[in-house]
Amino acid sequence: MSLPYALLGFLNYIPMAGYDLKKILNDSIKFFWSAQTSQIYRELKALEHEGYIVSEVKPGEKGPDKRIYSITESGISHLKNWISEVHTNENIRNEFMVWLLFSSQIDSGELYVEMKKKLKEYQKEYQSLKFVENRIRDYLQRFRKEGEDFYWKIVLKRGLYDVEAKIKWAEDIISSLELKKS
Amino acid sequence: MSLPYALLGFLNYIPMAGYDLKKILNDSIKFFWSAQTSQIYRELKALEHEGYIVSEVKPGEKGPDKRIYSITESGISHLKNWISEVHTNENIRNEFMVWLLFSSQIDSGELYVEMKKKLKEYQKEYQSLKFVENRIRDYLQRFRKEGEDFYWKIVLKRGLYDVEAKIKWAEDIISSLELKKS
DNA sequence: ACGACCATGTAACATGTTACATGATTAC
DNA sequence: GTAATCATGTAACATGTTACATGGTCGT
Repeated sequence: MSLPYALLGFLNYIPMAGYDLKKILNDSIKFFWSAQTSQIYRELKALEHEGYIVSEVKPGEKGPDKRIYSITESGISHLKNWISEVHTNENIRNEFMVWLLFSSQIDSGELYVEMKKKLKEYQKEYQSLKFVENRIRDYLQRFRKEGEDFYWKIVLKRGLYDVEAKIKWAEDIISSLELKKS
Repeated sequence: MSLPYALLGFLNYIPMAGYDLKKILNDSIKFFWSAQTSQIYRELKALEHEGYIVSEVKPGEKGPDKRIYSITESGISHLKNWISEVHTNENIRNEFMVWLLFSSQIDSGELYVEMKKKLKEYQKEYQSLKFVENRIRDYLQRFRKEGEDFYWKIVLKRGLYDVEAKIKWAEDIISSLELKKS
């Protein structure tokens, strides 16, 4: 699993609350790893139980209280230990492809509409990644981790290449469906 | 979840055993949806419990007995019902990207080696997809589903575009690491 | 007034992974 | 003889999703 290590990785930048972690995940690697808030809170509890992080409740300046988590020495070495092993798993669960495979019963007009929607979705994703690029620059400055720029860049590049492939694919399918019609 | 529908989809082609289903998954959409045999057997049991499939044990001609599953009328309508709704989920769990993001502590020589390995892996995947193309032609003929050719083709095309993007990315990173060194 | 955002969580359920058990046949 | 393939499963555990609960603040 990567979630606990992603959380430790971010907490190693700076202490923060579960809510902030959820946001930073969304603002950065949600294309590669996403999690529900409920899962994040559960993981944080587990990590604290293991002694990898500690928490303290801070009264909210505006709004509710926050439970701020900080990484411990033990957490840092646990994280470093995980990083020192190579993790190369790339897992895909593409329900859309399974659906497409068996979708011969739906009519090609409906498929056309769906592919148009998908293309828009992919284009939005592309825009979103471009924004991520800027947000990450901000984060790295704020956390004084400018040296890690390189790693963020290669991950982002992968995101961009992936989305570009999806866009090209959707465009291809759309034009082949248009040929079919005429 | 897609697994039960993928199983129903294949059993809608022709009755077969859990072992065969595992093979056909590997030979076709493993790049988009994979499953352990233990999970397949569990799902089959559940599907039979729901009445979507029925099974019968056939003595193995050579080797062990086989439990052959066939889709029922109820199963067919369950599958068609699922297909009639659009399923557009594309889920990624890319541990490799999480690892890369926080991998600044490992040295760039090691990263270089890993990226070379990855490139080879992606190239193998590309070859494997090319084989899938042929195997699928065989399957469709055997199951007399030549009309579904189009849907298989678009799914395969997506697989190819995705792998091409990965290869391009790996090559990029490798050459930027080479520049760094010199 | 009303929805969006802030903030933390619990409980139940669904899905996926790992380890293990069994035993025959085929290929080298 | 030994590894690979055929074939089916159980049990325990890990991870992910969905639904729900609570209650304050901010903008329009």
